[in-house]
Amino acid sequence: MTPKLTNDSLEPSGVTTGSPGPTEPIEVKFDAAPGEQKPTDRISIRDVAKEAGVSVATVSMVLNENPRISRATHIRVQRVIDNMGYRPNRLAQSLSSRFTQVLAVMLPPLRHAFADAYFGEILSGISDRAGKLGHKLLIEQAKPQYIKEGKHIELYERRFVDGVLCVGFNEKHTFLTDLRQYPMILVDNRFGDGMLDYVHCDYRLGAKQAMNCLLQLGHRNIGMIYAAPESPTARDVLEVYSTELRNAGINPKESWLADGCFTDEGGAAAAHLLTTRDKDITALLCGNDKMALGAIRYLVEHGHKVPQDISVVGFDDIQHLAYANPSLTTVHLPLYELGVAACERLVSRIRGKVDRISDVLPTHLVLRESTSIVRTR
Amino acid sequence: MTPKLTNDSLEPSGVTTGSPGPTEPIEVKFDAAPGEQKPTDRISIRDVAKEAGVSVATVSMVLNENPRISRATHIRVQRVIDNMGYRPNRLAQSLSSRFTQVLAVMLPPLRHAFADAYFGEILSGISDRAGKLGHKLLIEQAKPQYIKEGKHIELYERRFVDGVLCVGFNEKHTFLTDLRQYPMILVDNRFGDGMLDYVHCDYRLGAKQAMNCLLQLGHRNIGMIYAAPESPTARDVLEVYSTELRNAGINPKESWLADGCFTDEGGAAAAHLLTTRDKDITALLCGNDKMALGAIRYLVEHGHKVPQDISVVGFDDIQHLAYANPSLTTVHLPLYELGVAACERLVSRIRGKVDRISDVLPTHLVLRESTSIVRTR
DNA sequence: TTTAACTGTTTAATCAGTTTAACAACATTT
DNA sequence: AAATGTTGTTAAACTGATTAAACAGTTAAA
Repeated sequence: MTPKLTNDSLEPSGVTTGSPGPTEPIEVKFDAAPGEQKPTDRISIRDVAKEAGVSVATVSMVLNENPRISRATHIRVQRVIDNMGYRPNRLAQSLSSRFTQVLAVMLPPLRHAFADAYFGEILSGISDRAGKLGHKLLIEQAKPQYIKEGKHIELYERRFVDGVLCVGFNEKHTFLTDLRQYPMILVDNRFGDGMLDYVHCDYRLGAKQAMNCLLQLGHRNIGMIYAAPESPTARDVLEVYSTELRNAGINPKESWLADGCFTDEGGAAAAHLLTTRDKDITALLCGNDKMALGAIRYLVEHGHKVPQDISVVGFDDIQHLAYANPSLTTVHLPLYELGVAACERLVSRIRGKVDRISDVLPTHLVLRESTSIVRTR
Repeated sequence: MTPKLTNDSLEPSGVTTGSPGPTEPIEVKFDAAPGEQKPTDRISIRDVAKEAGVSVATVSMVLNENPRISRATHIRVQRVIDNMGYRPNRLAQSLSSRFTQVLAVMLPPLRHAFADAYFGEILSGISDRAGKLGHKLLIEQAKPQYIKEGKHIELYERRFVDGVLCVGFNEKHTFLTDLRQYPMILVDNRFGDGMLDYVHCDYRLGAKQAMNCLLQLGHRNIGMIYAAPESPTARDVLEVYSTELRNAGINPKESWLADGCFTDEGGAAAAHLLTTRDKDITALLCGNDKMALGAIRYLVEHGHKVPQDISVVGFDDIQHLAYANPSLTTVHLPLYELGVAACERLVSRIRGKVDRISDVLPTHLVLRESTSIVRTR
């Protein structure tokens, strides 16, 4: 395979116009090289058709395993395809089939969305399943400018993707409604009372599991470090927290609540606020593991023993935090499975399913070292 | 906008053939609805051309800001485009222009590649720059099966992407050579003596900075927790480590070296090995922050004070670890900038640049709490 | 023996753009 | 006045596939 000159590679250099007369076009002739291949090196469906002695339609149908093609023809054409190493151009395929076989994952414009364990786990599930379903994955970040320019709509309108998985958004993100008419699924949240397709973890169940655990250990003064009350699933946890306290005959106090912003530092600050505001708190329920870790860090550094003085329960079950000291009792969210399910559902929607999608995946509690029986004063 | 019946929606249901005579085709007439719109709802370049009273070629040239279009025509057509809300189908665009405006990021098949701070930082840089350059990003994982099926080659051959950024690979990953003939850039490593385009951090400089620091603090028995010696950049660190020791008149011992596999646990295990094998070690140079953290965790849990007894220096400067206790002295790798640079270079290669790409980005040392002057026995 | 039904394949239209070469309408040299 | 150049636009070919409709050839039923 000697590299052949193309017209492109001629133009920029080598040939200097001028000497005889500029009107005469410079003729460059390629004498038919041994083998007599066409100048185009990329093989198309037409080349295959010619080689196999059938029409392009037949080749296309072989490619798409159309049952109207006879077994004999299928085998014959397939052999030619393999021999020639032909790979269909998927731009052309998508252009006429109207399916791109590409999905987008839309992430919030957080600087470190890509390095986050929560997103990572979901993404991993999405990626694995998308691969199995023969779909590629585009990653997008919903930056303000991006939304303003309507790039999220272009994703569909310009035929970049067949569908979008939105991860890490809540009801504050109103641009989501722009995508209502397209295949889209909201991952790990709901929106506007089920107006958008969604798949999320059962935060109510998770909250119940966590509260049951703490109540059974004898805790009655249980604080909560929440975050993002604009998120329906986050509200689920808050609601169940209050309900479970009331069911246990406890009146939840306003001073038991603090916002931890889903961050490490936020969790620490919230722990500070809660423990100084109310000395009787013996347990903390945290909206995610990061805040729980921050809270533990603060508590330990300020003379509270965990779990002897204060028990802490998280939410997420981020892998790497199992090593923390003390290791964290937490509600395990099936994030990988959530990604898988979301991807699966989205593809079924793309393929024509019409019912609303609203799946809820069960959680379970993972008991580790950050919880213990309530302290006796 | 009342939804209109299309031919598609007629076929499957409703019409039952049979009664009068099956020969007679069943005629269904749509009487021209008020407004008389065409049945196709997606606007194409032809619609725009008709509306603007020009040819499709003109519209295309306006779209691509071809200077041969007069200012007046440009404005007039652009106005029609805006009014109609026309968005060019990028499958068709790519099909004829031969550019997809899509790049792929190839990641190793690690289960948690998506949740990793190292990859996340690089990805963030790549994503930001790709967006600015008008490119979309596909994420792929080089699983064994994936490579075996040649999917990495299909990425180009089937026109999914114009180029690929490979992150997290080394010379063990021979599939990289398959991509030599296409626009590809290896991120944060080299391959086969510069046979592939690359951009990486200056690990030699980083190692020098770390060693200078330790040597200046009086350390002479310096252990090293390395990883992946098949990686050229990892070897750079090892080499400089030895060289710097020798330059300081110290003979590096074999027993000062341990493989930490780039993981937390590996770092802990390596620290165990090194400290038990050689009690005189007063400092550890670690190939990345994760191993450094693991080492510190092990050391602290086993009665060694950090940094009083043993100083530890890492590599990476992962954001979240600044909070660690003690906080980590480490070589800052400009990973975000690396992603930016890699993306930039790759695009310039796609656009025709022919020289080999081999950029090296400078590092710097971040002095924190995990290092101190050598202990006096 | 017609007629109808079924199989397997092809023709031709279509998807929605880009790009080359041609061309008309003027302006500028010789 | 003829030849040449410039400018802006367009017709038509091209990108590389899918698919509906047509068609030829064979078989089964009336």
